[in-house]
Amino acid sequence: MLEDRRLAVLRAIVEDYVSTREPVGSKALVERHSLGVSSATVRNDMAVLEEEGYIAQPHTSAGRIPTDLGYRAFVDRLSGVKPLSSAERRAISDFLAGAVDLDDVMTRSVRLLAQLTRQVALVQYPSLVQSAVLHIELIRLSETRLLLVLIADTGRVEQRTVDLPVTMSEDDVAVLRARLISTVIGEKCAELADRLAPLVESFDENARPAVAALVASLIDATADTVEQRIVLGGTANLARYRDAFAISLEPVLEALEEQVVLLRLLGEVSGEVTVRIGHENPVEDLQGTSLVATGYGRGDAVVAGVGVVGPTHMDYPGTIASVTAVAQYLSRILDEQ
Amino acid sequence: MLEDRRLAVLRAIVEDYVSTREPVGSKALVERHSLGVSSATVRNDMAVLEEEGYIAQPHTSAGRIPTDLGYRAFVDRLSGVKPLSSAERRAISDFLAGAVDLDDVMTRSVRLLAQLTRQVALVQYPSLVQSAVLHIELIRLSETRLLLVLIADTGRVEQRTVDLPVTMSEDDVAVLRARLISTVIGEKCAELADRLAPLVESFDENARPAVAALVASLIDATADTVEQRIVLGGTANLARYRDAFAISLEPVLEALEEQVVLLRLLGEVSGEVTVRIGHENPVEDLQGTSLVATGYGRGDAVVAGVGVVGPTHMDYPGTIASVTAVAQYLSRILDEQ
DNA sequence: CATTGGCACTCGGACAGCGTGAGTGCCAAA
DNA sequence: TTTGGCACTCACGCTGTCCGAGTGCCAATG
Repeated sequence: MLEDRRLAVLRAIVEDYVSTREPVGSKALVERHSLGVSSATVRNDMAVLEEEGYIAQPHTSAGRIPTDLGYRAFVDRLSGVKPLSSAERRAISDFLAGAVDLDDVMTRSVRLLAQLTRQVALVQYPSLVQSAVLHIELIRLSETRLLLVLIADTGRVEQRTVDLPVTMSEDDVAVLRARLISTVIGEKCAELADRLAPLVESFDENARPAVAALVASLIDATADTVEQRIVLGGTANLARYRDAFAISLEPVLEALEEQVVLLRLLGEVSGEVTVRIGHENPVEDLQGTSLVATGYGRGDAVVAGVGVVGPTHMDYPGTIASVTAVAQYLSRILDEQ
Repeated sequence: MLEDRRLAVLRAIVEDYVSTREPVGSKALVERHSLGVSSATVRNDMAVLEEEGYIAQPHTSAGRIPTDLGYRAFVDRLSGVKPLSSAERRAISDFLAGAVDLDDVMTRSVRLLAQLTRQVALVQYPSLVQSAVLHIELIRLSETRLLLVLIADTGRVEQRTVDLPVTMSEDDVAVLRARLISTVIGEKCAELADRLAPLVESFDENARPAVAALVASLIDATADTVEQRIVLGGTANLARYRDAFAISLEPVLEALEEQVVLLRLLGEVSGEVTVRIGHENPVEDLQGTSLVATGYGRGDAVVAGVGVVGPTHMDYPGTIASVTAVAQYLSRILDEQ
């Protein structure tokens, strides 16, 4: 009862603060929301909410703003799901339908998401580890150099040039190529190392070093830490919030340029939507921001993440809806491949 | 004589303003540079320089700052070449030596350049139009879908999925693949359209629509407007200059996210260094910034551009040196391929 | 006992007035 | 042509004042 009203007050504060970005006072609150009580009562509730750590005062004679804990409560218990407008849904499907290849899908998605949420968008390429090998190609660049091209069933194409320790003739390469193809096609990239070990052994002493070099390169290209790729878009949107970030946005932009950082952000997504608010964020420079992320994939396997980074006072319901929708469309595209 | 001193004054103003970023007055100028004349003389010179449009006053009773025209004169006539330190040269070669593939080279270059210049760096992938076909691969995804992979001698790998109007068997694909390979390997991408037209004709009525679809896709993938790719890095550096851009940096960031815009910037680079200062910039939103760009390539053929975008009050000699150096190393890497 | 109206209090932000100093333009003398 | 001198301008920083939004507390009320 009483508890309920306090939560209603918290919700109202969050909503007002998100839309106006100014500390909200008790009087303004009763005017803008029909809470059915006077401002004095709201003040009492606010005092309790502040005590409990949900809201804070920037200075004595100012209104309240939600704390990270306040947003957390809002996200967990107060915000309903906000469905996208049908116009938005159509925009998404139209936008993604025109893509010609995986690169294109990724680029378009990230732009789309940035545009929908007016924040910084992140889209991860489907993880190779979760993909199977669709094809593999060897191209002889010179006597001692090969170009290795790996094509995964998720549409990813990886390339490496390999310096060979010994020379290989066209015929040698053709043999190796055939053997390689019959060994790895259809296999999960994660299992390549196991599959390829016996292959190396089966070559005679002369050829073995070259094969080993090639295999090493192949394994390296599909290794967990290296193969991840994340594209970023909508950084211009950060500029609009410039004062929202404690000091300046330089550290934020810097952090977002680090692949390692992005991986930490999207690394542990699941099928559910993850929301990390302010200090909950694992990356120090991003503790003034919030992250909304989820996974996408084929069927029930999550193959990559997609998400948004924005100010803690973002429109959580709307952002969650957009991120979810884009993830769904991405999953659909992957299924069609 | 007199002319000479005025130019020396202009040079001093540019140098001081670039390093302090504050309007420079006559008195400070004679103190910091040994011009051999009094401040009053300098004031007279300044009045002339202002008259001629090389410098301006933000407000009465303030020092002068260079105008775009002033920077132009500085770049054209006053700044010597500033060689990189050997430490910088070594950093560049070390940094680029570790790259495993073209993507890696591009990513590393852009980071490197951003770091050297502390500005926003742009690096363009080698243009397909300027490349020759190294290999081409067809992979059958289903009865009516092919994955087309094009590998260029500059290291670029492009992929497209092609929806076929009719079904094709494994054998059909193998035949087509062989024909395609013998037709296009070693050819310039720019000439693909001409080479492929007769190929389509040579297939019989049944197969022709599928071949045509494939060829269309291939031509589209190598088309001038589509195939260009530019990577961007160091946007965090923009934040440090935030007040340097007339209003805010939002439009600048926005412009830099547009591939089309980046293409206009790097589109017409040559072997020489191009400097576009302020309003000389073809892109409206970037008329508060300067561009320093040049081309890189194999031998004397320019295959792509590389450059830097920063505030008009940048350190031109240093930036030009860094951009040139990175372009040289990129050319070298391309030559080695 | 939760709710309410009333009231005194606080404090940030906007505004105005003032002094300071860097920098200028001009002029007459060297 | 260069220079020293001088009057003038104006952004900037400092101070003091005022205003009002917003608070906390308290006594009254149903």
